[in-house]
Amino acid sequence: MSELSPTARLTAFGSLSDQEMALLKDLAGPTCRFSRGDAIITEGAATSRCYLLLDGWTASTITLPSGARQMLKVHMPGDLLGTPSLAYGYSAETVTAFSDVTVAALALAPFGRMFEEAPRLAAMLFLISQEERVLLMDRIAAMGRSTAKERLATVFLQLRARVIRSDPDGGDSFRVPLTQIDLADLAGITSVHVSRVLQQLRDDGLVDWTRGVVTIIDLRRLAELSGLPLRVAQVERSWLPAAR
Amino acid sequence: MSELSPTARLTAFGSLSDQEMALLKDLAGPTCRFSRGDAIITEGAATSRCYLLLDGWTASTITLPSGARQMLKVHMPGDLLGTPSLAYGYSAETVTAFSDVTVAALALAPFGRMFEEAPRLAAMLFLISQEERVLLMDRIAAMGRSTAKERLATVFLQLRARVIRSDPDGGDSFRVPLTQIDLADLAGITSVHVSRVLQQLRDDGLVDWTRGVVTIIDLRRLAELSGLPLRVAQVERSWLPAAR
DNA sequence: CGACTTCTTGAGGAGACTCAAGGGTGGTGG
DNA sequence: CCACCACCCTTGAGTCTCCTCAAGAAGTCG
Repeated sequence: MSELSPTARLTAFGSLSDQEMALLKDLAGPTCRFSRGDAIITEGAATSRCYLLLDGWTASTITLPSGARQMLKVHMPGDLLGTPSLAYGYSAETVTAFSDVTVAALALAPFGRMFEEAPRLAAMLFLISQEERVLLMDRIAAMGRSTAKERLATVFLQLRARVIRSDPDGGDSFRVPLTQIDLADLAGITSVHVSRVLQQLRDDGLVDWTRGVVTIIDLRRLAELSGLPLRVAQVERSWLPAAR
Repeated sequence: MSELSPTARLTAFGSLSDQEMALLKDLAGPTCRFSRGDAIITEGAATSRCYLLLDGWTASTITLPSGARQMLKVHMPGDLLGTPSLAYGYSAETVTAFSDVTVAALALAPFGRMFEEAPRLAAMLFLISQEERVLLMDRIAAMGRSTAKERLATVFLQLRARVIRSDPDGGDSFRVPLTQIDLADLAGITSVHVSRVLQQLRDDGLVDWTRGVVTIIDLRRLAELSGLPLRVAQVERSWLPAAR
């Protein structure tokens, strides 16, 4: 949830504002580190905590019995990892580090206390979850009803939206530590086809992609291609509980 | 969130237990009714409330500029409608009535109060949202990485899981007020192809579908085909705030 | 500099789509 | 009570998108 007040930089750390991060880190245990490729959460493992991502990128994936991998989301600092699985006894997703990452573990007990002692923060986390749901809903619409080219457009737009959240002044060219294989896993197509479709997007003057650097060339037309609105989280905050 | 205690029938009303429903209905305004086909929430409209579905079935969909429709979820009594859009100023989805339905409107102010005055209920709603996220994540995995037959299997399994929630003794044959067009919109394929694939599922002895009556014939093999685990929400409730 | 991963490009094939026509089924009104 | 209409479902034929398999080029890291 970005703080949309004029005091802009509260968005600096991504989904959670600095205030909220601080509160959460109070609740959280000591931080720990992972290296590129490490699994932070493993599909099927018992859920005893979630994590607050402090530094680095991670991704959550589901692996089907066939071995096929579907990537669900790319996480950036400020995102919570593993919350969906709180509703189940085991984890539904695997969360892997894309780079060296730092996370803070959030045990269940403090998480529960938060609902009693910090209702405003709880409401914020609720809203963040709703935002995540909309993100997933958009992905479903894209995957169910559009071509590979359109899906990739959606992937780039969602990445852009999230990156801008963390770095509002970053412009429309940014590094993402993903390979075309990862893009394929995100879009639900093969990496071979990603390569071909990227060519088309380049030729059409919409996006450029060079070894992990994305450049959004024509945002308007890219959004048009994607078919989904450029969503801007914008909460009617008047109804939130007062800060304590 | 089903109440998994031995006092079984708390699940009777679907996602929310009777207790929780009662609390929520306290917060809610008067009920209102809609007829089959009515739009309860319209994509793009300003979000000023959400709804608690009391009776009947609804579905939420996203419509792309091309006119293609992707169905995101089928709702049954006890489900909350329109919460994802709380994170945005406008609604991301259209919610339509499948039959005559009754809903209770939940304005934002009481919703906010709930976080202060009923932290346990707030935590439950949080968990329900997490459950919905996992549902969406599974759909994405299905849509990104499996064939039409496998996707339809997933659709049937998710419908079954939700129906059983409301009616634990209902068995594996149940009415769903959907057409093959709706199934197609759910699975992200065309209705023509749904017809063909249903034949195969019948021939394989997995599922039968006759004018809105589903019969799960071989649950185990259907789940195997789908490739996704049969998830059972099962919360570690020890960490939830105490009821007030 | 060699081993590995990633990216590109080609050829052939399969799954799902489009277009189209025909048969059921249920509801409505004459 | 029957005729008509609207919608739903089925089936066929042809097409296109995307996949698979494969081989080679390019970039990366020890």
